[in-house]
Amino acid sequence: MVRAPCCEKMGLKKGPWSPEEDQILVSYIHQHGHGNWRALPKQAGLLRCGKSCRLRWTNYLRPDIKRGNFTKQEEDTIITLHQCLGNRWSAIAARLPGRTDNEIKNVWHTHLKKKLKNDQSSQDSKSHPIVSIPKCDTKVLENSNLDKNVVTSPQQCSSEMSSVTDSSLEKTVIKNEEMDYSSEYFPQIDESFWSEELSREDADRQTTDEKIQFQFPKGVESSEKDSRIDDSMDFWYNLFIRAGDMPDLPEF
DNA sequence: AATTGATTCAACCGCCGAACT
DNA sequence: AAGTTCGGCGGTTGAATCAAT
Repeated sequence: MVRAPCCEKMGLKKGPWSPEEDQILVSYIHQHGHGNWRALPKQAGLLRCGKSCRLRWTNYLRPDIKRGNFTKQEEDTIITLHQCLGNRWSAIAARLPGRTDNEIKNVWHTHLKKKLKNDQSSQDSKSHPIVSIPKCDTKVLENSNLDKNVVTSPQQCSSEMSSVTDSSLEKTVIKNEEMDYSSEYFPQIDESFWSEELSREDADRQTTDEKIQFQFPKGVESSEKDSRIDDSMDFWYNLFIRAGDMPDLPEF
């Protein structure tokens, strides 16, 4: 099935938004909300496609958008999350309140990528990784059904992060040589987990309520699942929150 | 002051998956 | 079950701005 581009319909305006258009969109959404983006421009009297309206609202007009330069802490947070999540800008944005995926993507491409490259080259002689997580058997990953772009288990994250060096993040995020980080041990977490902002308490409650979908290898006793889930949750909690020293993150 | 090349960032495009018909 | 609609995502573009000459 091939779909025509949404703006192909004649008469729809493209390009930068005028202050008048912004005003119309904002006042309409304040009065009626945005139940149906496709129908919105017609009802609001805008010569725009719904997609353009949604983008303008989510990236610029939303009242909770934080404008201005990124702080050092925000930049560090992006770098850290990018090392683990890759180009999953929306997932990164979900952990930076007031920042949009588009903004983060722009900052990454214009500032952080260069910064990381410079820092990395200056650190090459020292060559010590910021993360000291034991690597797992890479064959396990290669043979798994994991989406290469989706981090669903600690060992996948660690195998990517352990090769990264950055002076601004010169710290050990987590180190526990005794832990078993193999995918045989850790359950995989349902991807929807990453799109939600959870507090530690929420995460614990959801774990016990089995609202987060954990996938275990076959043959794992149900009595053992709880402790494995606990270890897994501790891993992510330590990685992103405690050891990351990221006070600007939403309150977990 | 004029020109040119580099950088920034708002906006668009195409694709995908979920929901709906 | 198949087709359609819709919202959301990541990649890319190009106009505006800045810096260097």
